[in-house]
Amino acid sequence: MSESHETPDAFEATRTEKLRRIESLGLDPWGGRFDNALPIARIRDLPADLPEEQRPQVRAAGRIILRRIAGKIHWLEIQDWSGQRTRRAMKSKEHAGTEDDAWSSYVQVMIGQKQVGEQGWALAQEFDLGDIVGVDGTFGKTKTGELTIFATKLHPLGKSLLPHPDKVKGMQDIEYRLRHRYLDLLYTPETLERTLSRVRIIRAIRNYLDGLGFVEVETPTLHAIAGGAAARPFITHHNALDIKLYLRIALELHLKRLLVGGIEKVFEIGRVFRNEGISPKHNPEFTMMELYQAYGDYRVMMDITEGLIVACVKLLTAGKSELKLPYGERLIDYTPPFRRASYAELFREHVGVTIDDADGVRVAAEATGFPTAGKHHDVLVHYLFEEKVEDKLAGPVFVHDYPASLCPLTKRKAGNPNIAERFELYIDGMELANAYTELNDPITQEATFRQQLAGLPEEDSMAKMDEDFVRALKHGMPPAGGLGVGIDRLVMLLTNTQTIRDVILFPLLRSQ
RNA sequence: GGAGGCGUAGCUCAGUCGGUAGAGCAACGGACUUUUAAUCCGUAGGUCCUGGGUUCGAGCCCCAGCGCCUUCACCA
Repeated sequence: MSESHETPDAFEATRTEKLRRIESLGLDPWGGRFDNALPIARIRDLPADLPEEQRPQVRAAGRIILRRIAGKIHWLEIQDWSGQRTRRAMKSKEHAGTEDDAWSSYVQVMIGQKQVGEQGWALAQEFDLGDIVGVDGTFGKTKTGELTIFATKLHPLGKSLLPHPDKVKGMQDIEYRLRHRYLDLLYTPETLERTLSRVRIIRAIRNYLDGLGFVEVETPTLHAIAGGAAARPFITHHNALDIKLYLRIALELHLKRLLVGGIEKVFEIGRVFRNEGISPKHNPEFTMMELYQAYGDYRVMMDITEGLIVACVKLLTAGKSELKLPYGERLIDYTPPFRRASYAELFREHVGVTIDDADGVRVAAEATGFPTAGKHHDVLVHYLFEEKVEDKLAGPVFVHDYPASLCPLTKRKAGNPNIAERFELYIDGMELANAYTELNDPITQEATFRQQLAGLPEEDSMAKMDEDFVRALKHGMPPAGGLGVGIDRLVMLLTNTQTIRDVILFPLLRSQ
């Protein structure tokens, strides 16, 4: 790839020469602080039909995305990030009547030889697609009606020494887009839109939780024991202490320590790392939101989850009366209340046998070809649920009351020690949220840590003894509800994105 | 990790039966003071992912490797 060549190729050499020519005009091609530029979207809102003498004076800064040269006039289109994607009508003879995706934050610039002076005109000769320029001028319309800044002065603000993607076709190659995300943001409108939506969604979550009195904290990402979830961790090493460390796989155990410490409503939005496979739904590092509320339980968490998601959906459906957003082929209805159904209920609905029917469950599992020998009943149940139920949960649906053996960090349901007070929220077959009535009994906790589930290898179970955490519980943790939400998947769902790599700006790729 | 697909100019893509490597855009030179994905004339640009093999001859066929995509497994 040309970026990695030590000797600049012909393209770069030509543009470096232009750079020198700009310098020889007494200008800095890289510019500097540039005050008082109006966002282009705002400029486009200014009155444009005034007589020439009354046109407003404006200053803009942006990237050159289109350049047309007609002798002693140059036409530029410059773009900044201030707008939203719109369809614009094409005006050329060849494409008249068709439309094109564009940012409403582009604006045409007219550079006339007589209007910009000798130095400005000389500078304009050195412009290229991809350059960043500042423009002073008056704002109005050309005689063909195009919103235009009629330039009186030009300011070089940054040269592009490498060629940009095709001005029409943009970027199609997925790998190229991921490895050059900065170009993807410029030339694929959806990429910037999704990025900004993600920011707004996360801000909406913060605002919502702040309104409920939760406080946000930051806990360590380097753990001596990677607990709180069932996943393989990344392993690293601290040189000075000469100790093995793990990148965290969950936020849970530290946040619960904070419950012990009297922080009664606490949450964290943070990166967690799982050394597992990569897929359209899995990136090795991803963002989790976990929250804990003292004196709450999983029913409280259900209400918070629903409120939180509805708050996000309202943000994205602003102005519309219905809380519906498309995802793929489906239109998902987020109107509360979401359906609530127990694990056993859904199991019977989709598997066809009741959950306590040991023989029935075994037969059903064997019918799918699953090796059942030596497997605990609950392992078979869990397998069947994942195999036959999860994908069918169009949702939004809260699946609650899980078999207790699957949830070692969860409090048992009062009066039924085999049921854990836990729910997961499913939307379009995706697990979006996971919540518990947390276990605050250190004796049970310690025993559960030690207990191994029949048929599960050690690294796949959550039974990782964390003595420091148990010691914390022994000082007294209030009963609490806890909730975890996969932020990336939530953003996927709400922005109608099919792959996690498009809601993460820089997903992991093999280095080249 | 398994299976399948893809990899050609800076970008987007053609490339027939195995027979001299193509287009549009971008770039370079020229014309043009109202263009709209400007237009017109001209020029240059290639490790056809890499390495082997078959063949008189390979972008194309075979083998191996690398990267990406899809899917399965693991996981959220």
